[in-house]
Amino acid sequence: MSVKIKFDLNEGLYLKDPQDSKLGRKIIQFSVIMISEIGFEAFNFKKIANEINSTEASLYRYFENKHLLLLYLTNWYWEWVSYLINSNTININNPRKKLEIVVHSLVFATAENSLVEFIDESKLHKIVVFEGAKAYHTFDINKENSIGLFKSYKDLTIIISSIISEANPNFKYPSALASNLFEMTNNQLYFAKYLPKLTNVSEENNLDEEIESMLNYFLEKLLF
Amino acid sequence: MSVKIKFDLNEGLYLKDPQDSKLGRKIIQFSVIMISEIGFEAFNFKKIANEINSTEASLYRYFENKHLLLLYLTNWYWEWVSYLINSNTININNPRKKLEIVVHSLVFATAENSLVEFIDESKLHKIVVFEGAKAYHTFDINKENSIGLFKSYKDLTIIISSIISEANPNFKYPSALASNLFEMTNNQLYFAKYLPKLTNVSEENNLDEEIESMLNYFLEKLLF
DNA sequence: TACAAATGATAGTAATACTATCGTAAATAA
DNA sequence: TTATTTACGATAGTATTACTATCATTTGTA
Repeated sequence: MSVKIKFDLNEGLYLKDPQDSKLGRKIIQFSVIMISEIGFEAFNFKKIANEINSTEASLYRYFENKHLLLLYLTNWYWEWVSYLINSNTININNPRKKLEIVVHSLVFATAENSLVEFIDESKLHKIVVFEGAKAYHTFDINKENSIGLFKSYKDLTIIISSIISEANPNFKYPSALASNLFEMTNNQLYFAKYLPKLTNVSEENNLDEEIESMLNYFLEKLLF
Repeated sequence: MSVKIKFDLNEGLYLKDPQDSKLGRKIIQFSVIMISEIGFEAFNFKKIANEINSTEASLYRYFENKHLLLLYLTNWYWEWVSYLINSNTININNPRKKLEIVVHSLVFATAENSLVEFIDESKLHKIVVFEGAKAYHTFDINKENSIGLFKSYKDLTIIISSIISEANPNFKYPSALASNLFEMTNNQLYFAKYLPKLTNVSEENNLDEEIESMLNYFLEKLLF
């Protein structure tokens, strides 16, 4: 038996829901693989169409452009992390412990069993670390925001910030800390890998675990 | 009398030093204006060439491509902030006060007298807030890093992290905090303006000052 | 079996990100 | 001042990108 979960992503992200068809799922699956391998700039609809024996025109029936495809994937990731946090904190009461789970979810972004068979979450995490900022640093930010294309990020921030407030109701900036925790995690993962002088963790010994304890150290100082 | 300062930016950033010629300085000046107005994606060499009555070919004699022009500007900004911090902390001994100056420099990024007449620092700051991440989230990161194109960011991180260590020698991650302080400042400025649900400061009352006190609050908790 | 919807095949277009060549203007050195 | 280098402008050209349009074919569904 397997439980299938489908995230309800904002309809403005796509022209036709890619989760609902074989081709759609293939687009998602291979765009995750391809973007994580060649990077977002080099990636385009022609390349992926060739890869999956489809055509550019068919892909444009699902996504208006490659920016929205990236934003779709990013939204999927935000939903995915929210799901991880929710399902792993459901029976936990201690807010300190909850925060550790938040950090763990942000750093590792994996589950025992993959949620959907067509998305490789660790490759998706790589994309978010590498290209994520591009998804919301866009000239159309106001228009896109007004139709709800960043809702999943806001929801994730709410989840994290309410745990922060639970841990320390007097902390003055829970939302800012929540979004910064997300951004800092990905930034420090990126820096450790590519610009190590900008951080204090090294790739030598288990990088992810080092970043995890660093984030917990920050939270400890900030909240307790 | 005016003191002219020229930043020594890495030679790999340009083909010909734009600070050394009239045309070069015009390229810098108007690219700052234009990118801050229409965004980096819509910006290209043809548009700016028209704007300054030059030609595409001439611009390509200064910069290999528009990515490197953005990286040049970003490096200039890193140097600029380093300069601000250094010149404003030079007679300060109290590390707590020094940190406040760091925060102030990051948030406001302005000086009484503009450093060079051809760069509008506040527009440049806008660019860094909006497009900065794109400058170092690039597929060629390793090659570019190996020839020193991010040196100014590393230098800035060193400056900030040594002040952090001065303030609290026991703090375990001074470099990570330094780079995060830079990133967080710009992110929170961006969020406050475009995705306000991701932060706790609002545009209503003096945004910059609110962010300044937020960052000081974070540092207070982390270091003291 | 029929019909609609989804996909594939193909073609085309405007814009982008350059590169190449050549002539002229401006700076500089003899 | 003149000669010579260097910088710049003018123009042309190319491969790629990011799409859009049209029509044929396949596939799923009633």
